[in-house]
Amino acid sequence: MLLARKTLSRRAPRLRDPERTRQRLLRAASREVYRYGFQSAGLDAILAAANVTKGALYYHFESKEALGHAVIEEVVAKLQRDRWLVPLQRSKDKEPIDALIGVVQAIPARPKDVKGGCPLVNLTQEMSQLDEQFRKRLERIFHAWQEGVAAALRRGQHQGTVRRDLVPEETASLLIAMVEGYEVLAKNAQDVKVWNMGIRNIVGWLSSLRAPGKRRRS
Amino acid sequence: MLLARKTLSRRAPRLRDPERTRQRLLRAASREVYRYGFQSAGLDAILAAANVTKGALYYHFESKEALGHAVIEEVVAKLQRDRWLVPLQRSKDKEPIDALIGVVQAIPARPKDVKGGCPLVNLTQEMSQLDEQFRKRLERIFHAWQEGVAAALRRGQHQGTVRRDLVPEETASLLIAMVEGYEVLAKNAQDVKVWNMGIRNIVGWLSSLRAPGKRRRS
DNA sequence: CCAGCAACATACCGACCAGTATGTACTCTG
DNA sequence: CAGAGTACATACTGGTCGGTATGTTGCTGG
Repeated sequence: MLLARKTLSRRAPRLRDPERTRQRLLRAASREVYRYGFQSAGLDAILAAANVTKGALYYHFESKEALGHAVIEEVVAKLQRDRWLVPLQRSKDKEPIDALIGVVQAIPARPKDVKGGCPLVNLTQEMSQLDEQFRKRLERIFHAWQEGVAAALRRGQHQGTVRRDLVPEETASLLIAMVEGYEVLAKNAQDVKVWNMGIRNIVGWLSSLRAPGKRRRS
Repeated sequence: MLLARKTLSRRAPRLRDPERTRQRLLRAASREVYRYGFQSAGLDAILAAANVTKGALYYHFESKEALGHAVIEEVVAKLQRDRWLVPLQRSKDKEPIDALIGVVQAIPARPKDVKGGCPLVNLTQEMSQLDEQFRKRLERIFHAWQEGVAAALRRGQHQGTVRRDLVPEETASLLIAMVEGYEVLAKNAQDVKVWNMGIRNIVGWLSSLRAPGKRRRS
């Protein structure tokens, strides 16, 4: 019955798989935190969702805070990279403004995403004032985000497709503020329509950043 | 010793003053909720800050939720009215764009305000998804806010000082999103400089809403 | 094949916390 | 000025939650 086990490296249903357990915990924790916030997230609920016991949790993480830190660094940060930095990196063939418009429009707009809001905003609102450890980790993500957008804008300025009168870092922060702001409005309304309206307005504003004159090639 | 008491209606140091007690509770509760969020706000902490006992609390409010609702309707809503609607109403002599710029610049920028963030955003992020009662109350405030700004923009369009190509409601929502978004960024940074930069950018954007042509009188 | 450590599992603890039961003192009305 | 109801005060409860102590089992190197 268990003869097929062997040591086939992958897919062998080992009963002990610490890395897998850790990932299950991170996954369950990020969901619970996303939904209820860090402070109100219950360890017991996380354990139940991950199908893991308390002993396993405290083997992998030394406290609830440590678990929260790992969620930020490994789940939230990755999410932000995948949605913004990677796409921006990959679309260096396109004009930066078009790339940014594409990225903004690609932000998930399913009801559950809109109703849950942006994980980054959720955690910032709850924790930045209360816990410096959380704040620093979140700030790194914001900074990378802003830097990524600013880099794209700078590239556009060099190639002449983006207005030269704007400061890339500040314009980047304004874009981020708009996105986060609309996430808040849409979360409050619990309505996808609000989010879609926000995207339209943001895209319109992004278009206004193009350098004047130079007609774009169709 | 207590002869001066009488029934002088006002300022008589009565030992029982239910309305005053209620206000003390609302005040203490709003501070505690502002700082820790609704769910993490402790009743005991609120009671201690208000110098009131639990019996008094449950005489005036039937539950923690009811207290939260009252905070939103009586404290947060009033704050928003005083900062946005009233100033916009009172400055009908000015051009709407100038009025809006004035209002935005008048938002408190003390360290404690920046570090605490916007009460409306705080509560929305925490509660809109979890409790429909909270959500509806917060939505009313957002709606009044947006309507107030939109009305100002419409007025500007009629008098010819605001661009006619923009939709007042949508532009209003974009302004609100920018303000809230920068509140989030500044709260994360815990830095007044971020907020001031945000205000500059928002003011710059507001200026771009002026109708072209017509030179403004100095 | 077995020793020993890694990777859990279970039971339990004290703190906290919203809410309540009940008692009491102030205040107003008649 | 008395009684009744308002406006509290105090003590207590049941439940939850993060954390821990301790036991147990799977796994791996020698």
